[in-house]
Amino acid sequence: MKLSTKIRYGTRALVYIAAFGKNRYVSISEISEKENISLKYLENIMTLLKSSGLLRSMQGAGGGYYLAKSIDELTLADIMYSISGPIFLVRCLSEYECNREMECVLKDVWNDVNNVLDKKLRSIKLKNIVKKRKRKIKSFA
Amino acid sequence: MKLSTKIRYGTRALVYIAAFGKNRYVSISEISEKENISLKYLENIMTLLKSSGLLRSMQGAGGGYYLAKSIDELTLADIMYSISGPIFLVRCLSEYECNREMECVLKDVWNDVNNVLDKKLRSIKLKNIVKKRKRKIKSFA
DNA sequence: TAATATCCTACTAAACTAATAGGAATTATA
DNA sequence: TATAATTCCTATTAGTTTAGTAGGATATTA
Ligand code: FES
Ligand code: FES
Repeated sequence: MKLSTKIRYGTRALVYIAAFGKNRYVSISEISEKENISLKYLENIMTLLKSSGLLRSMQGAGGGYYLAKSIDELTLADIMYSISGPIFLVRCLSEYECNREMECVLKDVWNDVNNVLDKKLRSIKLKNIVKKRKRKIKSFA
Repeated sequence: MKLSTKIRYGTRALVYIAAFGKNRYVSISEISEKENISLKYLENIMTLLKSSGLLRSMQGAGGGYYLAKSIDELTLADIMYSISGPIFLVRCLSEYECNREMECVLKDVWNDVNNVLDKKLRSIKLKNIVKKRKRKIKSFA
């Protein structure tokens, strides 16, 4: 149970855009440089975030990415699920073709854990993170 | 974020022992058969559970495994951590040698998620699962 | 037309997961 | 004291996933 680099890098990229991308496009190369993430790898990640509708983009010189939704709306759940697909701790929670359901108590248990995790992830908005970030930076100044 | 087969099989094995192993030893072959888990693979898993102190064992004919603690004490957290090590969603939460801490807001965020998950896992006791199991079986009778 | 971007397709090394395999050591019991 | 049943110990292996790399096509601005 470790978060993948895709999720960690992707989250950092989104936080970066949320913090510095007001009314402008943010390029991958800028994020790559400031956040120390491999440019080409970040490209892959941005594609995922774009194709699930969290980001939009503008091609060509001066182009880049921008948030498709408000920072008050975007949550950690959105980010994680966009990158790695929805979280189902066990297969039986996503595939409804399961022949052990009758005997199996654990399904309910895992479902319970799954829900708690999901609820927590949905409660953390990009806005909260950006705010925290500002406070932190202020406290160092 | 899928649970490994080790965790799923290991949990089932423990639930089995908790349900059917009152005052007796339960052999791997019995669990393997009843729970449809590869004998040799289950052996590996039982070793993990034993060496982290959740199970004890008796060698030789008639031997097998038994719980080292009460079912009221053993939690899902115990089981999962015994099998796969403690959960730290990101490295920075376990290795205190981290040079980005100052700039990094996300550490607190991941820590928060980590704690919620841990708390939930610690709240689910083996006893609860066994009880559920009994109720379920009764409802089919 | 040159520079700066995203977009698209593909490949690859390393790590991890899920098993499998064979046999040694221990214990109960016939 | 054999024999069967069991845990214990050490390895190996096929498959999958992760993390990253590579090269070029396409679009936009200046
Ligand atoms: S194995 Fe499918 S519900 Fe448990
Ligand atoms: S990278 Fe270490 S605290 Fe965030």
